[in-house]
Amino acid sequence: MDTERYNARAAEPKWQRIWEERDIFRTHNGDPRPKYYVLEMFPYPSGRIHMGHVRNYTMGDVIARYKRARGFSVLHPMGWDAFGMPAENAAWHNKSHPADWTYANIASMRKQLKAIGLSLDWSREIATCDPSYYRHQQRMFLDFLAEGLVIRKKSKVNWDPVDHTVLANEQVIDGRGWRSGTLVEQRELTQWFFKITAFAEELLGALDGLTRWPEKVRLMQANWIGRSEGLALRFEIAPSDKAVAPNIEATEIEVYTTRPDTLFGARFVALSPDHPLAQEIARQNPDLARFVAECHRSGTAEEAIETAEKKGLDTGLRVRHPFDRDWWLPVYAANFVLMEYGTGAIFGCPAHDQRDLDFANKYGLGNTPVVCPPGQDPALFVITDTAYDGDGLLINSRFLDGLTVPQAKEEVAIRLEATRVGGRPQGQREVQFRLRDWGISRQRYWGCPIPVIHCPACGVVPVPLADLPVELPRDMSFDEPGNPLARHPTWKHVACPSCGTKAQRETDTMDTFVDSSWYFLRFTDPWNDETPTSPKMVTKYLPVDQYIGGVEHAILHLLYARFFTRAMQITGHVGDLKEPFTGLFTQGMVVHETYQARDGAWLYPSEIRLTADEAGRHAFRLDTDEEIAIGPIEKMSKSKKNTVDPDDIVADYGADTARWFVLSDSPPERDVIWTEEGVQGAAKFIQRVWRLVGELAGIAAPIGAKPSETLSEGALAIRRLVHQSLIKVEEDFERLRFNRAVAQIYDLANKLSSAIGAIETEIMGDDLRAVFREAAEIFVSLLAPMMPHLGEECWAALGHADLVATAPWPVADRALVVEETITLPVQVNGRKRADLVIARDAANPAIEAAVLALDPVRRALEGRSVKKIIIVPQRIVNVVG
RNA sequence: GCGGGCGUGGCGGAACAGGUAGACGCGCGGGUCUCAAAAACCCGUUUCUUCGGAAGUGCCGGUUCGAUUCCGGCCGCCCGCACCA
Repeated sequence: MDTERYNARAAEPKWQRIWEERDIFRTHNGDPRPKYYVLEMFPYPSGRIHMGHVRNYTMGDVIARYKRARGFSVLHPMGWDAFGMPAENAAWHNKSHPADWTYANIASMRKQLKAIGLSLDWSREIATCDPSYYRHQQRMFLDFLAEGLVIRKKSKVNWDPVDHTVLANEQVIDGRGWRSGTLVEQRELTQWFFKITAFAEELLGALDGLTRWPEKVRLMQANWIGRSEGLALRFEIAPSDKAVAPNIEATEIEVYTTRPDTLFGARFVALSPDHPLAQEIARQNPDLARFVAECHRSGTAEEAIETAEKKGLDTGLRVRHPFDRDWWLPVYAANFVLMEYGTGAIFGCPAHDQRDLDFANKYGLGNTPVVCPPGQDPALFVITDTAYDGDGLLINSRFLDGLTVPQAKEEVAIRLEATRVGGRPQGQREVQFRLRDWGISRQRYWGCPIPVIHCPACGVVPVPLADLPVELPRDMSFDEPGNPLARHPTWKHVACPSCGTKAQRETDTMDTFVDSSWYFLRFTDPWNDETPTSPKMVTKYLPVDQYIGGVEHAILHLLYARFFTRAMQITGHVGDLKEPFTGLFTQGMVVHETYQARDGAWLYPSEIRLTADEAGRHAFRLDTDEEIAIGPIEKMSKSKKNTVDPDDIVADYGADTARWFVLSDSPPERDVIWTEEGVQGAAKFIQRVWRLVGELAGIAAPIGAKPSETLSEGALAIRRLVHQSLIKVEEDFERLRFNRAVAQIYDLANKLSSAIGAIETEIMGDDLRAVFREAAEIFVSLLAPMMPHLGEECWAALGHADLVATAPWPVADRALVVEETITLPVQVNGRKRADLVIARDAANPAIEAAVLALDPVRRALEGRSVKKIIIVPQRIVNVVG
């Protein structure tokens, strides 16, 4: 009978409307209950949601609903990471305005998200492109500026020639722009930088405290920050070198090394082509000038990355070895020395560094081994083309001979710190970081304007607070490449706020990662017009208890947000908050198999018919019926057409089916494979739940009935399995193991069906009816966070007038699950042979006797004598024969 | 090159803390119902087997009464970083 079927298409909008009307997902800032902040990384408003969004937001929603049922004041907000290139590209292609495009996309995506049935507090919705948001960001920029946390400096930057903008180091992946995918070039530009390096030590140290973050993400951040301990030391330039390059002012070269122990293995000193000294000499030495220019050319392009051949040129300079006044080392300019790290100069020890060895071998500089591997005869130890970077004892190193590597490092540091040259120690222990400052200037229109004015007389002048926000002009044209803001006829021309003369606005906008570095703070009080945050509300809600998003943000967004929290603490915006996210979960992708026709064209899953037999699965084109090869399973992408539109799934099966499916099958941190069969399985289960709850409603006692203390063994068994499931699902929700919760609920459904089948309903007593009442309510409560619409429909079918979304979580009876008799598996020599049903508190001698009386045990022993019986209480018995 | 992770049926995956390997789902096979189909329900589904059992969690070895789990060494796949001195 069709009327018996659960109709998601009718039920889902109905419950969504009721939730909205009753406004049950609004979080009240005055709520005295303990808070729980669950947040999913907010989306970029591209126009349509995809299955990855559905998976991400469903996980967060399960937690939000579960925690709400457990009595927390749950903050679960949503917003839009709304600035960025695609809006400008769309403007270019469709002649639409980025703002119109973005707000239209937000409207359609909001509608899609609502159709998923997410329990979000929409009253806190924010869009980063809204002046009511970015005005606060501009204010914060000025606060940072006043504190020296943002600086302007000339520097080599990554230039994306396709997007016509600068990229941060974190946004360059394999030498390519993270969005455009083209090779980036190096350019010298004056840019704004956030001083993230000022927090390098702290950002690294605090990673240890983030115990609810994936180990992988913590490691990635630690590697990115890249702390190393070493020694900065100065080499004196030979005076005679004035002849080589007569106008050199420098008298010494400072290098940084983590291996001061190998100083006696030094064969050369090398400068980065960008080193000021190299540049200076190049001005007087045409050969070197040519070499530096060559390095610059290849430094930007792929050859540098792919060939990585060591090249250098002797500058003619000579420097004195720090421990030997008569030992002179040649100074090269070398392409493999980076100006950005350390001092831009190194000393080369070919025997113990592969790069130095390659270089030395190419230019005939030789090598001296100074660390001898354990067990090697020092006299026979030679290095040819593989450097030795392991431990050992020092050799060929005068006063260091016989020391271990750490001892030698220490000894060199002590000696060079004690040696004073030109009034300073010759060497100094130093900690270096790989992390660079965060360049945030972008030559784009659709971003947050940087609120400063360049005055020919006063220099950089902050925009007065009263003049904020600096709003983006609306009248724009996007028909030329480059920064549209810079071309706007009037916008940038302003009077200097300080002296009144003609000045120009900064036309660069901020990196969009700035927008997402503090949005989670804004959610706590988005109504505040005065200040970016209300520190009281930040203190109330932060840190975020559970943050969920893709691992692709492991470094970029998550590191920036951690930096912002610290910087905002200094500017007084976040109270004493240190870390923004205590719990982090990085979920896997939604992947799908691909279908490619013989002519190479990709086909959508909706253009395919699937069959299966014992030989395997087959795919056929719907239009021609031609058989198609099933291709590899890959991340859903438009180019491979292996996408499934959430809207179609919601229309065909309902949101609960999509939610249930993305939570089932795969552990949440791994990729989930979207399959049509799996979706149908989920849809079938929903019908099964509906039938099962219908049956339970028919036999259950009225609302409020409680099982009595004296239940029959059969009734007790049902209660027991229900409470066991409850305990397991609780654990699974707490640990975000949604796939296990799903399996548990399937299992409970199976067991409840069998239980109903096993009893004769017409002679059922009140006790059993009360047990089924409890069972039904717990069953529905367990599945409701995952399938909230079905949950409501079932809850109503059980006679409730209120909502399961606001019902308290059932209380597990932990004493109940302890049984009086237990089933012990019995092993003989480690292999299971039998089960022993025995009293829970049976003494060991009784167990031993019972075990030896078992037929299968005697058979397995084959007459051997029993050497030993191991009894693990309430777990297992092992007979050793 | 450096760092990290993962290898379990036809497939996705379970297995708390060293204690019954394969829960649960998908697929497949068989059956019930039906004129038929769909839906639903029931049974089976690691491999081999003389039906007693035997082998089995990438491979080799170790520790243990007992190892998917711990240790050592290989093989394969995936991810991150990459001339960082």
